[in-house]
Amino acid sequence: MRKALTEILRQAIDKAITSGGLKTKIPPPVILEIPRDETKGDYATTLAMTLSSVEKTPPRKIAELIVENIEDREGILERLEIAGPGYINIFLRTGCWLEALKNAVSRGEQYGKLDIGEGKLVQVEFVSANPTGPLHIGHGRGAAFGDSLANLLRAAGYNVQREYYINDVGNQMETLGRSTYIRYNQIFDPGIPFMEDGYKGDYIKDIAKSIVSEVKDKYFRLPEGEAVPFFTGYAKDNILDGIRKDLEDFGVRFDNWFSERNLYDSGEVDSILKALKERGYLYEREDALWLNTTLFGDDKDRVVVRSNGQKTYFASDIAYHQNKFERKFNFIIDIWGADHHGYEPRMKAGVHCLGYPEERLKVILVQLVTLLREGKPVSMSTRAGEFVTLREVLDEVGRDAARFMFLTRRSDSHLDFDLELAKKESAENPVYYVQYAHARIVNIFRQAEAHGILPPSTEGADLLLLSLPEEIRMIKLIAAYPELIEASALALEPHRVTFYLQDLATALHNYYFHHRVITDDLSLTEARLILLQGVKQVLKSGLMIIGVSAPERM
RNA sequence: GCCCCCGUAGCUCAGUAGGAUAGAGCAGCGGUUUCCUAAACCGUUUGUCGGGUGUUCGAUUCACCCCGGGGGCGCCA
Repeated sequence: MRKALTEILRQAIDKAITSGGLKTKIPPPVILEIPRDETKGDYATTLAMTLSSVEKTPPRKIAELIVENIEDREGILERLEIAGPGYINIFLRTGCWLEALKNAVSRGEQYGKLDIGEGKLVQVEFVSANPTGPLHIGHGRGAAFGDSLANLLRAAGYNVQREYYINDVGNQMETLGRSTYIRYNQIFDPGIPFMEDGYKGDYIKDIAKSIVSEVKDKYFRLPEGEAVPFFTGYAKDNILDGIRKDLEDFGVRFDNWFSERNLYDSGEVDSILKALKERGYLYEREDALWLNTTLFGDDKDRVVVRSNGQKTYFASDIAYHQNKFERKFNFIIDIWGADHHGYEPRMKAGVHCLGYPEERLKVILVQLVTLLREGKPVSMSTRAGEFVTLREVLDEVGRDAARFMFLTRRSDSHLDFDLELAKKESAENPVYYVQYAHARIVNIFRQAEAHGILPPSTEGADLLLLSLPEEIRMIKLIAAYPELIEASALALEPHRVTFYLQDLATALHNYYFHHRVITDDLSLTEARLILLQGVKQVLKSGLMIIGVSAPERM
C-alpha cells in the first residue's frame, strides 16, 4: 500500500519536473507518515514543505502542483487534501483496505514475512554468559531480546544464526575449578577454609556433592594442581548444562555453541596475532604486546598479550570475530550487557584491524534489570552469590509473562521487572491482555462452528459489509503489520512488536465489546469472521516473534 | 577527569531519518455484564517534552553548553 503510494507521488514529482513546474534537479525521497489523527488521512506527506525552501515557493503552492500532477491509474485514492502549512493528506478508498485484508488472510501464516533481508546471512550472538554460575535475570533480558531480534530478522527475510559464545578459558575457569575443589574437600573436612575470591554460590556446593556421589573421595587432598582441571571441567559442564536447560525452558534455542577454547586449540588466536603483527598493528611495550586500537577511534591501545605471557580475552575476542567473518556472515550482531559498553570502541577497532568495515559489526547493549516485588527492589548481589536467577523468575511468573515483560522497554533503557505485576491476571498485565485477545477470537470461531458456521473463504465473503469505524481501524492495523516488521527489523528493535500487539489487542477488545460477530445475518457474520481471522493471524505472528504463546483458550 | 545511556502526565514508559492540537498503560474518579469468555469495555483529570543557546519556514527530535540520575573507564572479565 505504502509502496504503491510512494510510486504515485514519485511519478507526480517527476512529471512536475519535466513539465517545468518544479525546478529542482534532485527529487527528494518520498516520505509517507501515518497521521495520528484519522481525520488527516490514511497517509500524509510533508513533501511540499521540504521542497519549499529549494523552490523558493510557498509550500501550499507546491502541494497544489504535486496534487495536480498525480495520476491514480489503479484508482486507489479516495481524495487528497492540502492542509495546515502544506501537508498533503491522502485518503484511500475503502476498497483498498478491504483488498489488503483479503490479501493478509489469504497469505495466512506467510503474511508479514518479507524479503527485504534478501536471504543475507546474519549472526546474532547473545547471552554468552560465562559458565561460572546460573543465568540471572539480566541474562534473561538479553536472551529474550536476542531471540526475538533473531525471529524478527528471520521474518524480514534474513538468514539468521543464533550463537552462544562460551568463555571457557582463563582465570575465571581456574577460579571456578578451585572453588569447586575446595567445596568438595570441605565435604570430607569442614574445617578447610574457603578461598577469598571464589564463587560463593550454593550451586558450587551442589556440584561438589554430585562429584562426591560419582567419584567418592578420589580427589580428596590431592594436590591442587593435579586435581583442579578435573573440577574445572566438571563444574563447567554441569553449569553449562544448567544454562542450556534454562534457555530451553525459556524458549531460546541456539544454533551454535562456540567455545573460546577451540580458538586456542585450533591455533586461531596465535595466527591472528601473527597476522596483526605483520600488518603492523601490534607493538611491544613493557614486556606486553599491544594492539594499536587508537588508530581506529579507541581512546587507548589495548593489551593482547600480557607481560606474563597470558593472552587477554580481547585477544581471543578478536580471533572470534575473525572467525565469524570467515563464516561469511554479511553482518554480525553482538548483544552485550550494558556493563560492557566500554568494550565497544575497542571491539570495533579490532574489527577494523582485521580489515573488515566496522559497519558489519553491530553492537547492541541491553541495560540491566531491576527486580521488584510489589514495587520494592529485590536485592541482588553477585559477590555474595545472592542473585535472582532466571530459573526462579521463570518458575514464579512463567515463560510468556517473563518474555513479554522483557520486551516492554527499548533495550537501552532500564527495566523494572515487577514480579507481582507479571503474575497478575488482569488488565495491568499486558501479556494476558494480548493473549486474551487471541483466545477470544479462537473462542468466537468455536462458537461459530457450534452454530454450524464454517470458516468462510476470502473469495466468498462480501467484505464490503465491513464498514464500521472499528472494523476499518483494525483492518488498517492489519495492513500496517508488514511495515511494522520492516521498520522494527531495520531498527533492530523488537520491542516495537510488543507495542503494536497491545494496540491491536485494544482494537479487538473494543470491537468485541461493542459488536457481535455471530448474528443471524450470515453474510455479515462471515465478513466479520474474515476480519477476525486476519487479526488472529497477526496476533499470533507477532507473539511468535517475541516468543510468547498464542493460547487457544484462557 | 574522560566516555556512553537516560531525563516526556502523579507513577512506569512509547514516540524523534525535523512536521499539524505530544501518546499509551497504571494509579484517581464515575460508569458498563439477561448478550460470542468482565483476564474485557466506556467516560473523565494530567504536560515549561530537565534548563538554555543555536541551525530551520518549523525542534520533544539535530548541534553546543549547563543541571540531574545511572553505568563504564585495569597487563580484570
